[in-house]
Amino acid sequence: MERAEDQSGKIDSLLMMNPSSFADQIPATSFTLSGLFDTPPFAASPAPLPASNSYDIDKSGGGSVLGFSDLLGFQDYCYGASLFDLIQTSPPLAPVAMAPSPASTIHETSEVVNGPMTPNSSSISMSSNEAAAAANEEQSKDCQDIIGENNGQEDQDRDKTKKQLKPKKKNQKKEKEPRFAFMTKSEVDHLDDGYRWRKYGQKAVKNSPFPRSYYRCTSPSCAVKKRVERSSEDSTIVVTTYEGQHTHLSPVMARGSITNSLLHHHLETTNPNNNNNASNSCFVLGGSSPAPPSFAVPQQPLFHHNHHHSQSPSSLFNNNATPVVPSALSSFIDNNPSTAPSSHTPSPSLGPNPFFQQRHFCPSPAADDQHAAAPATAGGSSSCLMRDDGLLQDMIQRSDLKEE
DNA sequence: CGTTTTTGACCGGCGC
DNA sequence: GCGCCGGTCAAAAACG
Ligand SMILES: [Zn+2]
Repeated sequence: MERAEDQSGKIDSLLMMNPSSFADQIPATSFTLSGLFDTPPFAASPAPLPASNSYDIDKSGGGSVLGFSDLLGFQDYCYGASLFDLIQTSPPLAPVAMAPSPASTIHETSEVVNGPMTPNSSSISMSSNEAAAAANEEQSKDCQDIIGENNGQEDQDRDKTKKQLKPKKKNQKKEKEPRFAFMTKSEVDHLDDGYRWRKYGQKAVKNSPFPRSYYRCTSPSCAVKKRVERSSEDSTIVVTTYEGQHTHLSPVMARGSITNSLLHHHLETTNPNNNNNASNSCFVLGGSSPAPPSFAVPQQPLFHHNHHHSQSPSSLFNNNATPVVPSALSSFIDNNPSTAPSSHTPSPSLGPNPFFQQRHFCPSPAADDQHAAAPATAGGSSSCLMRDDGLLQDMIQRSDLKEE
């Protein structure tokens, strides 16, 4: 709820810093985000639905928030092709990654994600697997969890009646649901993804001065959890890890949801539009096409919707800029050095890029580690930008999902 | 008044 | 078996 008031302030300031420039260009550089997707084979769509919140946006920092949702969304969608297309489509906006071929994407996503990309984007690589290890230095967060692939959605319910004890099944440990981590550059720790979250805990992070907050989706039957923490070094970077999938659309979504397929089409279509109005673009990443087992999405309805309120003072940013990088993308990017200027990135100081105001997201497949989020600093591997305006929205209704 | 945040305690897993 | 640690619960407080 509070949304971003505080944040907004901060963000604003960022925005203020360079209003004009980034809007126009948003070079990948500026956005550098690193994403990681380790996703294992089955976990395709951990991410919930994206939704952008109109209201928050207004607040100010909100704009950036939008990106989040998208991010999430795009995971679900995960269609490499689309992504690419999108990106390509909107050259102006996203110079960054362009992926030549979707198919490759997929592969890359799954496997490549970790290794190959590393070169350019340190962050990604780090994050993924090694990241954990490497993490030590930085923050490391922890590596205990694991990732899970497959989907396990359901089980979580365990009864919590009892408190922390989990009476029920001991055999099955907890299933691991797919987790995705995003690194965002913003002073605000809580991004709005269009869903309502209730904070249920906060713990100090071992190596960081900053605490980690635990949030849970407030929807009745939805068990999606979100974990937010700040990089120990860069307070500007926030790592958000999502766990599970939403069983419902975002509250905010009044109307806009997109399905995978649609997404593709829309995206493409949309892009053109974007030019003028600034529509939003979504990136989907990670997933690859359905065919490949690796990323197949179990069937989740993905809804994506963005609301666009065009209003924000710095509408430019808000509307436009939302950089996100899916793992897939990242891989691509890495692959294409030319396109992706990634190298630079993240420096702790932001100084270099005026644009940093936007946020960088680094989606990571939490798979291996939760903390996938490596220190952003490391290097953003790739960056992409997304815009959201609402054009994409489609309405799709799927009631599918059933997980949980 | 309902909802969310805050916060300390507690649990279960892991390493030693 | 003990301690560390991340994660969660729940009671009370804070908000609106
Ligand atoms: Zn939910």
